[in-house]
Amino acid sequence: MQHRKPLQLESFLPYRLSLLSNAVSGAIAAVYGDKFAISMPEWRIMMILAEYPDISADEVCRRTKIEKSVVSRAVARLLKRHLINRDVDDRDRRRSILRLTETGLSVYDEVMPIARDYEAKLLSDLTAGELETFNGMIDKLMEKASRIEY
Amino acid sequence: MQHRKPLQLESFLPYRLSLLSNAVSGAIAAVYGDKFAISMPEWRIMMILAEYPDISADEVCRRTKIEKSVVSRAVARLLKRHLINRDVDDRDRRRSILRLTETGLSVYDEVMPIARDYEAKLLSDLTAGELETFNGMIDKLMEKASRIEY
DNA sequence: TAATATTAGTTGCTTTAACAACTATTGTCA
DNA sequence: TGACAATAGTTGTTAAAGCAACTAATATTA
Repeated sequence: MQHRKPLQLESFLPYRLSLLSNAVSGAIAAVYGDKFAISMPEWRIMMILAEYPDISADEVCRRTKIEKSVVSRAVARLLKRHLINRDVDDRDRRRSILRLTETGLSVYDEVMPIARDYEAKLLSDLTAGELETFNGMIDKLMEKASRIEY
Repeated sequence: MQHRKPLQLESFLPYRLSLLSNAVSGAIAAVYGDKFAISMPEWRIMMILAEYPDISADEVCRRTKIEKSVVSRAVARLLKRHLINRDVDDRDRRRSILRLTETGLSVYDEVMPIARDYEAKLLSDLTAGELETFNGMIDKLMEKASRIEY
């Protein structure tokens, strides 16, 4: 008998989170992807560099959780397109120092408002209190997820 | 001047959702991946077929939001490993009828409790009320995400 | 200081996702 | 009915992710 107690895949949290995350990230990716041919990791790196200029690729990895070879190639591509600059850190010459160029900033300044606007629209049905609750839960779950072991 | 008003990437919802979803899905993927060499789309398909036996590949796509070529190849692999069966739908011979085999069910029955257990642990710090709230918000956001246009 | 370990970043390789083009079957409409 | 459109599923191709192996620089320890 193929009958199982209702799994309710639709109510399975990992699955629901995945659908939501894909829907949301995908909508924004369509913006910078179509307009500027920028990939998701590239965009994430640009966002991080807008917020934390002059950090190393390694710190980009730590902050974005993007795998280092992906960062390396994304950085190479952003360099080639002159969207970021790279210097060598003189105190540790293994380290790079990355930062958006003026061009990179202008792209960022064009895309970011759209992303913010999307986020605002997305959240417009939630009250401030609900949003706070929601964010608190995400934090809790992130924290918990990092602790669970088998 | 590279100074931008704090973006707080860490508080940017799409980004936060992506991190959480990756953490959660990744933890479970490690289980079925390590134990049975099953990929994420394969596992999703198995979950859907456990809940809805005898549906077509097309319906799998609709329910899982997995792209049809990915489903096609995942189905091929699951067939080869005898984890699912495929028949032709006689009322519409383009359609397939997919279902877990006994082997597939046994794999499912071994993995699913672990996945459920993980989910339970993950959610163990939330009260029933909080969980309900959280789920409600995910639904709201999914709904909203599907409506926003540019 | 010399030997070894660690770290930052790059590159090679394999697997997979995404998109388009294709085949086969069914549906629609003149 | 016959022509054309739509649908289910497969396959080819390209680009990207993930992992391991590698190089170069720095840190550690004897």
